[in-house]
Amino acid sequence: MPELPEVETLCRQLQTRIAGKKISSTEVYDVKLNNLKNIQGKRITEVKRKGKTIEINLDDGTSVQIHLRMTGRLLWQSEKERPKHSRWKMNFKDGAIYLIDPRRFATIKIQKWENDKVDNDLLVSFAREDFLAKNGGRKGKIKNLLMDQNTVAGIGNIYACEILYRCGIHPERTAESLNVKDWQLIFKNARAILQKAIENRGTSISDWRDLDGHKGENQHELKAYGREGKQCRKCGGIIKRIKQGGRSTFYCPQCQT
DNA sequence: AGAACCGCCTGCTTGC
DNA sequence: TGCAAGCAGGCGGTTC
Repeated sequence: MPELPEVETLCRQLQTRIAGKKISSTEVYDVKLNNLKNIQGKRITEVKRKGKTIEINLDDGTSVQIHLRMTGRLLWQSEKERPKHSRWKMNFKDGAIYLIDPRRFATIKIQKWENDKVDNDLLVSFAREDFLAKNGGRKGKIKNLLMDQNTVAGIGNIYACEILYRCGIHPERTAESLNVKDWQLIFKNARAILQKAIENRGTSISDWRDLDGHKGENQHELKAYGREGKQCRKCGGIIKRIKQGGRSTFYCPQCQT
C-alpha cells in the first residue's frame, strides 16, 4: 500500500526521470480510465507529491494526478513489453511510464493545476497550532485521526501503527485524552518514521516497488504492523491485532497505554 | 461528530 | 488436488 514515503520515493524518481520531457503519446488498457483528456505533445514541468497523490504538472497548466490506492505501481520501462496488469501508459522518446494495478482501484485525473497551500503535511508544512485547535478536543480515536487524509496528509495503516507504537500510545485513545507532550511525541515520531521510510525507499510488504521495479527496505524497520502474536521488541509483550474502522491495527497492549 | 458499513476490485489464503 | 468462500483495504459515499 503506497503511503507518503512510497509516493515520495516515486515522485523523486519521476522528477529525475521525466521532468522536462515531452509526452509522445498515452495508451489506456482499462475502461475505468477512459475519457482522460488528451495530453499528447505536452511537456512535463514538475512532479510533486500532494499527500498520497502524485501530481505530474504539464506545461499547459494542467496536471496528471495519480492516486495508487491499494495495489497501484508506476514502472519505468524502456523495452516494448507490456507488464501484467497494466492499466495506462505514458510514452516518451526513450521509454514509458506504466501504471500497473492488479486490483484496479488506482485513479487518474487530468485537470487544472492548482497551487493550493499545504498545511497538513508533516514533511512539507504543518500548522501545528491550527491542528491542535481543530483536533485536540475530538472524541475520535487517534489511529483514525492519523489516517484521515483531510487532517494529516499521507499516513496510512502501516505508518499509523508504527507511529503509535513508537510513541507508546494506545491506538484506541481519543484525541481529547492526549496532552501536549503526547502530541509533541506524535509529531516528532511521525516525522522520524516517515523520513526513515523515505531513506529506505518505502515498505515492500507485498506489492510496493519503486519506479525501477526495485523493492524498498523499510519492511525491516516495522515493529508493530504485521507482527500479530509476535513478541514486542520493547517489552516482550505479545503484539495484538484489532479492527478499527474495518482496518487492522497492530499494537502492543503492554507498552501502548 | 463519529462510527459503521458498502462498493469498488482481484490475488491470495483457507477450508472442505 | 480443486474449487469456492473469505479476506485484505484506501477512499468516497451513505446511514445511523
